[in-house]
Amino acid sequence: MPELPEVETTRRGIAPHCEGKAVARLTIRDSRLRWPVPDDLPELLAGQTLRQADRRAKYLLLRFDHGTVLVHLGMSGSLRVITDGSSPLKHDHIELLFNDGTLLRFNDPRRFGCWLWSTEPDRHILLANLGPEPLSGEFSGAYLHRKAQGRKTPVKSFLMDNRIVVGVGNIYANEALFKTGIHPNRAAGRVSAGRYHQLCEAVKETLSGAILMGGTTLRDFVNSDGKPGYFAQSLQAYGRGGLPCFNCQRPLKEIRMNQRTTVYCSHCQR
DNA sequence: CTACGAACCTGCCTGC
DNA sequence: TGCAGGCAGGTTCGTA
Repeated sequence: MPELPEVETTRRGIAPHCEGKAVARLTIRDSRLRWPVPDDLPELLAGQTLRQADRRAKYLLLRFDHGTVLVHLGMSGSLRVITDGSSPLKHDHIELLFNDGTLLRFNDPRRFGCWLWSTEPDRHILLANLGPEPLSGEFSGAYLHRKAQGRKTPVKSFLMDNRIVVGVGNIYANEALFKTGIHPNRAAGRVSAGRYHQLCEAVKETLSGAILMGGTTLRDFVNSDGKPGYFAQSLQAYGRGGLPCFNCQRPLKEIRMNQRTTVYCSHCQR
């Protein structure tokens, strides 16, 4: 579930419930995530106030008085505000209880997510080498074009490289390339400045549009549902292999590139 | 530096 | 029904 819009939606969902509140208790039911959850995290957090819930790439940064918890949702994680007093279920690995009774619950079936502690998150190895945020001014067509000089790697792999730009996952890479008419296998260094400008705009549009639609999810965030409704409707390429291209009606190709499903139109994308 | 494959996990769907 | 196999929205790590 978590592409960047989902993570941002999660951040916006939890922030108003948690910011400014002190931790009553952190409960770790299963510490076996992508990396082990630090054993001393409950002691580290006890009594500390959550000052701000931020996001960098697909990481949530829970900034407390004396340090920051880096939360990643992996491929199957979710973080919910629990208001119905329900009991934890299978894969509910971590609970963060605030002293006013607000409860954050982390669920992650595949355990690809993480909860890590850092006193200097900006210098943390997981964050230090990340490229710019896709919705920032720093991310532009000129930037992409400059970074791509001499690169033979397929433009899709290039776009999904976190050192180039963060937060463009498989779905949005497929969508942005389709919208721009760029073949995913084209060498990154052989895409013109003009087309990188279009690609950059397509990435921004797709991501911010999905965040806006995530707002629908946001409203019932405290309820149990949480499934994003925007997926099936707005996707033009991803998940449509073999189906007619919305531009030319020819069937879309589906291949694997770097072990990721890649969908494109061999007529419209060059 | 770049590029590629393997690895970390569970759940779900397909086909025999 | 059961079971093997493949696949999944992410990211790091090791090796060439």
